[in-house]
Amino acid sequence: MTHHRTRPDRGRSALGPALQLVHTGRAPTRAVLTAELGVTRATAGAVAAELQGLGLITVDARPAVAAGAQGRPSHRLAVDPGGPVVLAAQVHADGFRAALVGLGGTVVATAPGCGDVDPDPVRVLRQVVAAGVELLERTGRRCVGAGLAVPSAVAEPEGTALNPLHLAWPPGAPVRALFAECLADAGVTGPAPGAPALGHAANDVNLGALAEHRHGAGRGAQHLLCVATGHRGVGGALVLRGRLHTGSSGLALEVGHLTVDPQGRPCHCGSRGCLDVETDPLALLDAAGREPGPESSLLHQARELLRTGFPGDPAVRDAAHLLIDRLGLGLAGLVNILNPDRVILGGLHRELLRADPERLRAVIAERSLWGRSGEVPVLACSLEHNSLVGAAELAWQPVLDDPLLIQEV
Amino acid sequence: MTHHRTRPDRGRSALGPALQLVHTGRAPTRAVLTAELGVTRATAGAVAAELQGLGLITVDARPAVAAGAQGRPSHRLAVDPGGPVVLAAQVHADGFRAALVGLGGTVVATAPGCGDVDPDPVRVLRQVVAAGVELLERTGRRCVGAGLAVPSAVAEPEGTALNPLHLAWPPGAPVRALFAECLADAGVTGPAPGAPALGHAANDVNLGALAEHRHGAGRGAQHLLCVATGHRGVGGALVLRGRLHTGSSGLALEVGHLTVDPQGRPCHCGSRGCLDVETDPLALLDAAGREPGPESSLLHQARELLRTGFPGDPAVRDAAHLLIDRLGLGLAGLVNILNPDRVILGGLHRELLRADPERLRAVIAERSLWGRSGEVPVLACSLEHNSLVGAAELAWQPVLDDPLLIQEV
DNA sequence: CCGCTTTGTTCACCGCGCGCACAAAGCGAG
DNA sequence: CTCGCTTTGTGCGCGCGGTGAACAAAGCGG
Repeated sequence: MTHHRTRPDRGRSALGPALQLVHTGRAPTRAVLTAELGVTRATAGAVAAELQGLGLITVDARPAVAAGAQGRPSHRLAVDPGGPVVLAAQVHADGFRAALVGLGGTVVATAPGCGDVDPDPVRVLRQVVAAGVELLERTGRRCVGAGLAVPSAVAEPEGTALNPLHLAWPPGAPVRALFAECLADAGVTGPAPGAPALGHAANDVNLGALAEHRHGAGRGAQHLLCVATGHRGVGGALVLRGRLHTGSSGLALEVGHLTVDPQGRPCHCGSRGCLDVETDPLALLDAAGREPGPESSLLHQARELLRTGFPGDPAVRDAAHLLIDRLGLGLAGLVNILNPDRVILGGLHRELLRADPERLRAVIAERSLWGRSGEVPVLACSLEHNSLVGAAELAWQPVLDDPLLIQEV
Repeated sequence: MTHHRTRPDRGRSALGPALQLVHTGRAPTRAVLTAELGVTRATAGAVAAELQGLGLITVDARPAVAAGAQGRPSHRLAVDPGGPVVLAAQVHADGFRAALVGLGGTVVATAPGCGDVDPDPVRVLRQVVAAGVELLERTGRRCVGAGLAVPSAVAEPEGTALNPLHLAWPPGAPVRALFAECLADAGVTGPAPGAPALGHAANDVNLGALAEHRHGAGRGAQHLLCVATGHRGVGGALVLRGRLHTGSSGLALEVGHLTVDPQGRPCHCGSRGCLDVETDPLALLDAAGREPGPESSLLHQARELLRTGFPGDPAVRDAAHLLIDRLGLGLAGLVNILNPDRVILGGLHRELLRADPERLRAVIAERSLWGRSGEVPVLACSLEHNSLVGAAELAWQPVLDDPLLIQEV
């Protein structure tokens, strides 16, 4: 063996950043691409041409609008709507979802979800991949990767799901490896033509945060904190400068066990009054004196309760206020530690924010240390299926880092 | 105006990374520099030659030891002990300290500390800078920057000290601007010859963490969490992939108000049982039934109490165990949120770790969620004046990012 | 219609880093 | 001691990505 190079020096170095700018909608024209990349117009032009040649973006010489603009109208850059896609999938307590997602976070095709609960991850993943393959065949799109969102912490770098309890899967299931295996069996290809796709897999809240950061309410944030509930428990995620912060072993932002009520109910973690058990859908139903239904409908039930009973029904109102106060306490703690410049809430937390935004913001402002931190914007998540789009982001990432991957041998 | 370039394309791009490798001791020879940079030997040689020409590193053709090594012995790369220095300073409750620090974190010269407490930051900073200038004149070294460590959160990007209470300074004092002003008045130069130095300033715990990461117990850590006490209160810091994480406005890692004892004593933050008031030196003295002395000696007093009374004195032992349990709870919470791969403790926390490491590690392992997180190494900080060295790191950073700065017009 | 402004493109040039050659410096076997 | 063997250091030609400055193009307004 002669010489091992870590940087294979593949092509233009500005190619990846340029594609990311178009992908996130921050480079609508070659002119702003030039400015954002900090290169000359010549280089930006060459880069755009190369991306166009790869079939990733389109250049439209006829701009629709040019109202009052000075000088020569610029050509419009956009993600190629007919370009390659990735297979994005999400498994959750209610079943799974599969879709094809193009650049720009656009969902190209969706498979009808399946509602079965199956304790065997391999069977589920086979179904997921089969649904994706069916979409690929029907649409005839080229696939350049696959990503999976899982309602569990995923350990890095192994890619094992540590607590997929809502899925009835065994703890420690090697979801990434299993997903990759199913993809290989089904012949799903990755960025490089012909080569099998890697099985990207990560936690669903993390992926939702990533999607919100790139295409949703988190756009432009430097340090984005997301907190969301499913049916049970609370998840968190942090996006730092555009990259997901998963910690050294993928277990960061396990925010469920922050203490938000010293006198609260006991938690399986050994403490009491944890965010997990004090602000999830079950906690709302409990506080409002409602009988909880089956686990896989808790979020629905709590949501409906809020929609119909807030602020009219005093029991619902008091229960919501209680949860908002506790959530605010937990968020204030996180703000003190992470100092994000934006906070996005999902699941029931989003509904709590919608119900009484002033109260939540007031609690956070009061309990976070410095006035300025208290002014951190708290927003509702804005993407329909942000975990799914986030799974697609994961799959797109290698191409976003090096677009030439999709044409290599 | 013609064209604005963001990247001035100054020289070799690998120059900065190479200097950082030598600076942190990760590139003792040209051979490993080649491997670490991922370039060819030719390029690494050219880079080393350029850094040598800048007077930043030395190349020693005669290696001292070559025991049992195969092949041609490699030349040794090292930081130039006679190279430029930065002015590093630290202000604290007991006064201030000033020093000259070269590359590699080596303290070249130290000024005798001054123990005065002065409510006027400008007077203090003038003294600090005067002490530094005296050192520069005495040693005749070239100064390429200045950094200051402050026992207060420093807001970004303003550079104001939000709560310099231990210094009796007014909250919100613009330390960075004041420091820069004093430096300019004294004629202290920055990286570019002739140009005045920027006044780099940051929180002391943050800077201590940075120093530990580059030259101390944190070397090689990907995600390093540091927690330390002064005389009162608790500070935290996080180093992510070699860069300090200060959050979006410099207020990250305000860990003092994590709840570690729901029934604990009230804190000025409005809650009770905060890490701040439950694990600082005053808390130990209180728990052991000792009368606290003056504020500026609390750390000393608590340290001595532990050294002499642990584990012999039952009151001291119980008090220490209590603090260890609470500290462990707080650290477990932080580990759950940040998932670091190493934790370093300073101040009284370091002494608590020394006193009973097993107990502390057991608490963290028990309360952090996943077994693997519980195995995160918890170490004592290892540098004598880590805040001072960290202040120097801050000042060196521009040069580490672009070594050619020190020769530009 | 001609300036003005901004955008896109062409082209010569330049410097960084590669790849390869060869030299240098130790070690060990014969 | 000499001859391989291994690893490290260096000189040289070259490719290529990006610059910079030209020119062309495309609207707008007087």
